[in-house]
This record gives sequence, C-alpha cells and structure tokens, in this order.
Amino acid sequence: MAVTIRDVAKLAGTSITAVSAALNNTSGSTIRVSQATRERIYDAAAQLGYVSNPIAKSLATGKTKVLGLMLPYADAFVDQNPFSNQVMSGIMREVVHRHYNLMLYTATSGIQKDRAAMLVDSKIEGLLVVMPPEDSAIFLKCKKRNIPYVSILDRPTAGSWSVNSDDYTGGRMAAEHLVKLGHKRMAHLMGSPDVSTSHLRAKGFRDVLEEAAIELREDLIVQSGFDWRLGLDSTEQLLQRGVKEMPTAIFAANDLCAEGAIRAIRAAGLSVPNDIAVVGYDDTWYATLTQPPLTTVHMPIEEMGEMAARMLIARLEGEDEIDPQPILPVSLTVRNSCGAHLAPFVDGTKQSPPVRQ
Amino acid sequence: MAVTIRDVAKLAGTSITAVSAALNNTSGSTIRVSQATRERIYDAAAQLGYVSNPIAKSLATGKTKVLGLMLPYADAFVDQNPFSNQVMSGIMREVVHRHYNLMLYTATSGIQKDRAAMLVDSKIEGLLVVMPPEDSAIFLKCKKRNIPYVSILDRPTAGSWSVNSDDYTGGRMAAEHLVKLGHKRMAHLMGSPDVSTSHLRAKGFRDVLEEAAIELREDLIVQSGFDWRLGLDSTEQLLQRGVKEMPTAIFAANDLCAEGAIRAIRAAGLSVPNDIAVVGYDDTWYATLTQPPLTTVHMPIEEMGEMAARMLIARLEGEDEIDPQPILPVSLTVRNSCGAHLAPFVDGTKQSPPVRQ
DNA sequence: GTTGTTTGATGAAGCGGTTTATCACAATCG
DNA sequence: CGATTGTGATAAACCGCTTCATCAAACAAC
Repeated sequence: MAVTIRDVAKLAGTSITAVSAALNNTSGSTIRVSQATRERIYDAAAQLGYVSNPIAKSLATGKTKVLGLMLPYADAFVDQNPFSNQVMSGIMREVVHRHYNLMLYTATSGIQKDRAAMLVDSKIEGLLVVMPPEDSAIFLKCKKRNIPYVSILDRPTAGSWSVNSDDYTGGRMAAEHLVKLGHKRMAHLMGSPDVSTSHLRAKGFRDVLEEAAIELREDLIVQSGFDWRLGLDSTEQLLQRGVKEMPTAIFAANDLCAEGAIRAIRAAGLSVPNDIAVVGYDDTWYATLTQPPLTTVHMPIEEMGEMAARMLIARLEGEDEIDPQPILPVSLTVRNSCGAHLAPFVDGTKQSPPVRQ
Repeated sequence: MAVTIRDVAKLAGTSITAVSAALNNTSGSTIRVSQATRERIYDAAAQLGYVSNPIAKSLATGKTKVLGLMLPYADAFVDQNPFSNQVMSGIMREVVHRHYNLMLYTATSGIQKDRAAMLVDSKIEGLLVVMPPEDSAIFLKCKKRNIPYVSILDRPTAGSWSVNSDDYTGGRMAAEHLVKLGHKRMAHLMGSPDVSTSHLRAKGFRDVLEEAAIELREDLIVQSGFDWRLGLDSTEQLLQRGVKEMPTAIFAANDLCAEGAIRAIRAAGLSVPNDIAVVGYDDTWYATLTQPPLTTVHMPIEEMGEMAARMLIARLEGEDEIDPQPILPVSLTVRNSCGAHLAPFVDGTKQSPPVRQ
C-alpha cells in the first residue's frame, strides 16, 4: 500500500542499499554513494512521497527512539498538581529537540500499580519515572529487561539515576527568609512522609533555626501534606493554640498546602502576612493566585524534566561523563505573603513588619 | 540477545508457527494447535521468560496499538489549565482498558506548529487532537497518511470526528440560573473567539435572556478569554460603568476567567455574590478554590477524553455504529458564588437574595 | 605492469514476528 | 472401500529496513 524503499530503488535504478544509505546520510559506514546517484535517489523519493517506516527501522536497528514517561500513582496528583504538567513540558522540550518520542504511562484508577509496570514493553528504550513509590515494581521490570531509567524526585541510591532539586537548601531559604524578617516562632507543615524531599526540607528548616539560636519547637513541625485540605486542617490545629502560642510564620509543604494555610488563617479572622506569614514551596503558577500572592521556594520543575530526559538520552547514546544524580538549585521567589514587600529586611532601611511576640 | 519465538519453538520441539498461534490464542485462523503442544509451548515460553517483541509484531501485522495525543498549541494552556490533565486521565483510562498505548505530542515553545505535525509518523494508528487550531497542518498530514483522528473540542464539520460537550445548553444553564435568582442585568465574558465553544455558550446565554424577556445589552457581552488575567481586566472595565450600570451577575468564559472576575469585584470593594454573582464554566478542581467557591457549568472533561479514545479505537477495530460527533451533556454545579446557597430559587420557600436594580 | 587502495555499488542475510499454502494422517461417510 | 472432511502441524514467504560481505572498476604506487 504505502511506498517502500524498494519502490524508490526501482525508480532511481539503484539498489535498496544505496537508497538506505543515501536517505540516512550514512557517514561512518562502509557504504558510499556518489553525488549523482544520491540525487537520483532524492528525486525518486520526493517524487513518490516516500517516508521511511519507523517500525521496520526499529526492528532492523533495535532502536525505537521512544522514551517512556511514567506519571505518579495518584489521580489527584496528576489532575490537580501543576507539577506533572511542568515536568512534562520540560521533558517534551528535550525529547523533541533530540528527535525522540514520548510514550505515556500512568497508573490511574482502575489498574493496579503492577499492571502499569506490565505495560512497559520493549517499544521504549528508556523510562522516566516521576516520584516513584518506594518499592515500585517498575524498576524490577526495567532491570530485568535492561531498560535504563531515570527518576525525578526520588531518593538517590547507589547506582541509581535521578534528578532532584536542592530540597535541603530550599528548606533553609524559607527559614532564612522568615528569620530575617524577625520571626521567632515558626511552624513547618511537612509534606508526605514517604518522600525524601519532605525530610530534607524539614532538615534545612531545622538547621537554620538552630544556627540562628531560635528555640526549635518540635510541636510546631507537624505532619501535613501536598494537598490544600491537609494544609487547611493542619493550620487550623496550629491556630487552636491561642494567640500566645500560635506561630507567627508557617512554612508549608508546597503551594497548594500554603493555600490551605492561608485560608485557615483568614477564616480565623487573622491576616496574612500581618498576623502570620506564609511561605510555600514549588512556585507553580498557582503561587501567583493565592491571596496574597505567595512567597515560595522556586523549584526548577521544567528544568528537572529537561535534565532527566537529557540524562536518559545521553545514556542511551553512550555519551560519557554524565552526572547520574544532579541536584538542581532552588531559589526564593518573594511575593506578598510574608510582608517582605512592605519592609524587606531587618537590616534594610525600612522597619521590619510588626511581629507578635 | 533477548529470547525469541525461535528459541521457544526449539525448546518446545515445535514449529515457530505453532508457537505464534498458541501464544496469540488464535481463534479465527486456519492454524490449529492441540492442547498437548499448546502446553508444551506455554511451558517453554515460561521457562525462557519469553515476551513477544511488539516491534516485530507491528511490522508483521501493520498494527502498532499506539494512539497519538496532540496537546494544544500553548505552553500556558498546558501548564496552567487543569483541562488537559483531566482529558488525559480520561483518555488513559480507555487506552489502557483497550490495551493500547499513548504517544504524546505537543507543540511547545521552540518548535513551530508544523514541526509538530511532522513528528506524527506511522508509529501511531490514530490521533487524538485537543483543541486544534483552525487550519492545523496535522489534519492534512493525517489525511495524507490515512491516519484516522478524533478531535476534542473542535467545531464539528462534515465528515469529521469530534467530541464536544453541549456548549449551547451550558450557556443556557448559566443564564437560567441567574434569571431564576432574579438578575436583570447580566454580563458575559466570552472566551477566545476562534473556538466555536465560545460562540455557542454566548448563544445559549443570549437565547435565555430573550426568552425571559430581559433586555439584551450587547455592551455587556464582552470579549475576554480563558485566562484569569483576561477575566480580571474585562471585569474591571465593566465595573467602571458605575453602580447603576454595572451588571449584577457575570457569566465567565471558564473557571479561571471567573477567578479573575471575582478578584476584580472584590478589589473594587464589592462582594461576591451579594453585589455581583459569578458563574464559571468547566468545573475543574479549581472551582472549589475560588472565594467564594464557584457556581459553574460542569463539563464532563474526563468523559470527553474517554469518549474520544473509545471512538478512535472503535474506528480502528472496524466497529460499526459509532456516532462520529457526540455531544456530551453538561450540568450546573451550584456552589456559593451566586448566592443560591442562601436562597436557592425565587419559586422556593426562601427569599431570593437582594439584587440591586 | 603488477599490486594495493580507494570509490561506488550491490546481493543477501538478518531483525522477530505473522500468515498463506501445503501436507500427513485419522476420522467420517455413502 | 474409495472419497471426503477435519485435525495438527510446518516450511517458506513476507513486513520494510539496515548492514555485512563482496565485488568491479578506477586510480595510485612501486
């Protein structure tokens, strides 16, 4: 039905081999094609509207030029969190750039985790996994099939390839910002306990308080989560301590969690940032929509996706000298939820905002 | 390297043909395999850990069991709008259920539209396109290659396959709700003018006002867009008319646009819903996060994705009797942005909320 | 003038499956 | 009992492309 390489060869009056070589611009091969025949072949191909069949090519070469992307195991996460979108954007950018394709896998409602792993077949050369659960069956499968993989947001272990951002420093930045603004009683709403990022951020937060010689209250470091409902609930509980005991600042697990915190605070008749300052994490587009706009730790999400794709492709192409566990830098995006826009720093010309003692 | 069908045949002491037939549970074929050999083959396959190579299979059968998904041409849309996530969820559900795979394509920053179309190759059997621009090169390409496609949210044209929701009725529902609540001066922030949905919704809105014998003010039906910034800007302009002339209710292009409207209203020192009621469209997860939570027209986004995938697969498998242009029903999700929760309906037991004349 | 070497080109063997055509043999039938 | 039917199995062609091994001719070197 479709026009094949044979048809081109016939029309050009050459061998199939020549067509293949000419069309692939083979350079390192032993096969040579003269300029004259090369042009005859081009003409014939153009005339017939020939496009090479990638399936046949894959079978012959053993390469598909397709990467897999496994999105995290939660509908809510995928649906509600802008994170996966951004990471996908980054991945796509690199994948397109390197002339690869992307095959999508998710373990959404209805199928078990392990069913999802089954789907990963030899159509793909490598796999990108976002926020894999601890004991994912996918990795076993990949290892058995010898499919290289790179995970995004995963605790780096020996020999693993994973892209992370600097969660520890992120935690520090949030804390440092609050400390500079004069806060003494700060709470941290921790993210999901089974991802390492949560602990690293908390550690950064703790270390800064310690270095600043601020009393570390363990009861202000509470388990919350990456959902705004959880942020709301946790904050409500913190507020029940009464004015004297409640924190003057909250470092939330992520932007959505911060949204919940802000709501709880406002619902209690208090003001952000005047009564309680709030810092988020991620700096997704959502951070501009909170009221007030959220001061938050910026995570280079797209870059992480891009980096992961780049690493995986580099590995597939046998490139050398790839750092298998890069940690991308974070930064602090200052908006209005901490009052820093009113009086940036204690050491600046303006007064620091009033902070309840 | 990997174990092939030949290895299995050798170990089982049968022909390759028999292995192929046995493992595919061929029923309609002329090839028969006895129960005894069948089991020998199963054993051998299990023993060797054989998995069939989908590439080779594709080459032989001409089918790849892969669908393509082309996401819309805008970074902001993909990144910020929960829509594409939800539609993807729906598609994945059906795709997994029917044992297909999904290949992702996007035209993100850096590559031209037409480059994106180039990427679509014969690796896919069919293509799903979300919100295609008018004169997309993709469709030409698909037609040339004879790749069937189904579009989601696209003006249905003769012979096209596309999934839509009932935008006209959606527009009506929003308007009817407001009319029931006693509003007389209503505005509509229209969505992007180059998608048909915008016009259909506006038409529904207009028709209801007309039927209710409410004066139709064309200057209150303004061009806005699917972004919250646009909603904010448009609403600010509406508010500049002064209290006597400003609308008592606004029907926004979508939830994000409604968010902008709410902000503008509150920034002007007015209240939602007491001064101005707001209705959104889409009912994405974001609608629960506006303040107050948004009354909005629910669009069955996941179902639309699922439906599109189902149609495409049905077509590929030669199934008959498929409606090529289904229109899925919408409904109204009533929350707090119109005051209906305070006094549901004029014909109910409660008083309708006070509405400025 | 014989021997290398380079250039241009090709046939044929895969890659790992599916499928058609063919065949041996046992069972059923008039 | 010869003819027909059904069952079980297989060899070989094919899907469309890459690539190895090979070769003829032109060219350079000794």
